[in-house]
Amino acid sequence: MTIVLRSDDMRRRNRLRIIQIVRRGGTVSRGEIAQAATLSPATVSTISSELIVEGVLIARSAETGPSAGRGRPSTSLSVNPQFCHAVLIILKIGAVNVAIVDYAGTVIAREHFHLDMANVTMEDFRDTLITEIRQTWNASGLAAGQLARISIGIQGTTDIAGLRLLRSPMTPLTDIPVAFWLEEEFGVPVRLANDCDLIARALNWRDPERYSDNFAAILLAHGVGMGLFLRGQIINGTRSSGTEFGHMLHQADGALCRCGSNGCIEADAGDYAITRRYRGKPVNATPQSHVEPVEIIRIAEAARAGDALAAETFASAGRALGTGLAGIFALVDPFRIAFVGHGAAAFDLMEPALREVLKNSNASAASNIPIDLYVDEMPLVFEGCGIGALLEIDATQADRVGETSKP
Amino acid sequence: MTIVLRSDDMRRRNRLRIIQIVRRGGTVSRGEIAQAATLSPATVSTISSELIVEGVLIARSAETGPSAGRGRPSTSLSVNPQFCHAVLIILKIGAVNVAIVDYAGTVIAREHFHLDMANVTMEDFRDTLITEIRQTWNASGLAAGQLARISIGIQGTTDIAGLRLLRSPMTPLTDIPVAFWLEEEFGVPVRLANDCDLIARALNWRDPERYSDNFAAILLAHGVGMGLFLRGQIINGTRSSGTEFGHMLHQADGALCRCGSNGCIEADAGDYAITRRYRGKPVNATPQSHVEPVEIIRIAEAARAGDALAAETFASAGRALGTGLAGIFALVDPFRIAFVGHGAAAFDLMEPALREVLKNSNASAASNIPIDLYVDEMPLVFEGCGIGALLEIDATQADRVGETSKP
DNA sequence: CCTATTAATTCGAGCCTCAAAAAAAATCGT
DNA sequence: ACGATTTTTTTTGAGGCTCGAATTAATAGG
Repeated sequence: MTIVLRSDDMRRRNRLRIIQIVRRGGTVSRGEIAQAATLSPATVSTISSELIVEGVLIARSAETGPSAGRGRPSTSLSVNPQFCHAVLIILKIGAVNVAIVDYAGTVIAREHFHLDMANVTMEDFRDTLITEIRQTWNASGLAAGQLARISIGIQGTTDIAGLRLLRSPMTPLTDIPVAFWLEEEFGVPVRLANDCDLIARALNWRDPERYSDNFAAILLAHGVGMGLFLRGQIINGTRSSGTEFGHMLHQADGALCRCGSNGCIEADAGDYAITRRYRGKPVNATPQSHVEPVEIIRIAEAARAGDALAAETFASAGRALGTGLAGIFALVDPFRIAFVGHGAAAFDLMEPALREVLKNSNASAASNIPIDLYVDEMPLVFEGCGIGALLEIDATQADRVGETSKP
Repeated sequence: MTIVLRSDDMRRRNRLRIIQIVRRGGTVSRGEIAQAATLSPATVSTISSELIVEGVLIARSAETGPSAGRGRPSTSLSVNPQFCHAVLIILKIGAVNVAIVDYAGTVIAREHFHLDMANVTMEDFRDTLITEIRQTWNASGLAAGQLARISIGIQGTTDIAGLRLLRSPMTPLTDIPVAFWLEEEFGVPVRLANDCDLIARALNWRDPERYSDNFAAILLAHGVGMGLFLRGQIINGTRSSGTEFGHMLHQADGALCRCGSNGCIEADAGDYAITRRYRGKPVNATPQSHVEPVEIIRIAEAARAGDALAAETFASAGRALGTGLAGIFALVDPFRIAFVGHGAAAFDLMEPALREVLKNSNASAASNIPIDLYVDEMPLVFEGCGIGALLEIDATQADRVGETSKP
């Protein structure tokens, strides 16, 4: 009865630790959990049976099959897929992707809608979102109580709490209270996150060896964005989210950027910058509002076929990116970079110039940082959005300590 | 007897919390501690009497004097100055400052030695340091067992653990294992830290309201350095310490920097950059190795008296600083800056240009960030070094839970 | 069918925090 | 002067939590 507020801290943290070990491991025995969490078997036994009663975990008894030797076989624990579900929404230019994942992360449903955010009112946007979520949810046949959370990935910056979409290249609307709308409508926590942050989170989850403490994911698309991990934590603004890497100044009085400034990295490395330069337009020409990814690929092919202007265009992009990175590497030591998005398909053309700039910078050791490429960004954005939602649910559930006795 | 390794986590953290509340408060009653720590009076009573037995805290009984009304008067607790002492060392160009502080932070002794680090061997450096520490310690009359820690502030970068001085503008030596030397000699933990980080730490300690989660201290001296706090934590390299703000590139093919690169912020804003430009030398001229601070002050006075070249020199420095800051503010939202060092005495001359650059950057909201000035950096470096050492000792002491029963 | 072996649970001890009660140490009022 | 009042601190007992050790469960091998 007495709700102890502080001293259950230990139990809360151990609950979370166990949930996350199981989530990462997929199916693990109690003994393995004990080892991974450096807890005693006794404690793991107590907590995990609580979590099973709560429905968070399930024991998949003798599924091991052909047994593994003598002795009592271990029973594997897994996250219970049916515990709850999350709705994921990825807003892209012109499109809304809605997905439903179960508590184990499996995609249950997925819908694609068209939406021209460039020409839409606040009210329409709100109503459209709600309608499309409802439609997807209803089609899935899940009960309303099964919805635990809504997570949204967007291009643009949100407030630090992830409740409002402050501004986005997708729309002239600003300060859109998306999370409030949906929380009111669906009665569950709703959070927005920047797509680049989600990509970084996905990489961190997929391959924690490679993408652990310090790394960045750079999205090369129409614009240039960055998701940055330092010391294992996503770094974003102090008042708003999103590291605006694309808008770091790399050249005074440089090319004209979408944002109205001159000399942003994006203004030399974004899609519109590539086409602008390749078509011989002046660097101050108004940026195109949209470029088909194919065009970039085509220009890359031209460059590889010996087109000097195309080659120089990508080299210029590489220098812009390198200059920006050099600036960051002056503040924190060089780290691994993942280039993501269709621009990554042309990275071979940017790489020499990029590394050359790094080599000539103060942090010349940065010139041989490891770089990985992921051309298709959508799977990563989805995955990051999903894992983010699930980890938040885990934390919520870990907090609900001592509720086993009731139901 | 059974040394519990994990489950004492709670007690350990509460011990630390109490020590730090007392350290910050100076003299606080148990009741006030309970409130500040959101612990019950019972717990505070137990822990604080333990800490008194250990000698960490002392009860200063009825020192309140003329009483404060009815009821049992509260007894104030303070950090016990005699609990232990720390040696602080600040290495400046040509000089070694050694100080001894007691556990309450009071400076007990302070010595100043000359040392030309530019022309010294590893062995000489080691022997000199040890001799000077010994000399200062012996003169203080303290017992050997009273030494708990040695903290060292330096210009330059250290490894992430603060054990080695990787490189410093003060000396051609590199990778100097300073901490190992002194730990071996004195048998206590030794840590090195970058002077700018120490300045930032000092500001954070002095005025946590103003300098809390996100701010930077920028040292304007011969070079330009930065101590950066993000989310309440010092940010420095992932493999080495020190944010090399001064070596961020702000202009491709710009002025020649000490480091050999071109276009570093320092190469337009450091002392040597000011004198170089004011004396009409080309921006590629080899940097002076030392500039008397008075010279900078004199050039500033000339600028204020109407000297156009002097004014432009400082404006140029302001632009360099502004460009660097704009880059950082693209990654994390704008925050408060403290300019420290004799360069801050000329900040009025740099400010318009600096704010102008910020205003024209993508993060134009950054143009009115609050800026504070501290012309004399040494008190801040010392304070930061001292509080850093004491907080580390606190943490060590908090770990020694359950040792009350023995002595 | 019994034994060896490994996994998981149960049990009791030892900490830790907390609320409530008790003790301590002042002032106030008559 | 001295008990009543007030405020702070300590003591006491209860309830949680984790852990080691003992116990129970579940399998393979002979």
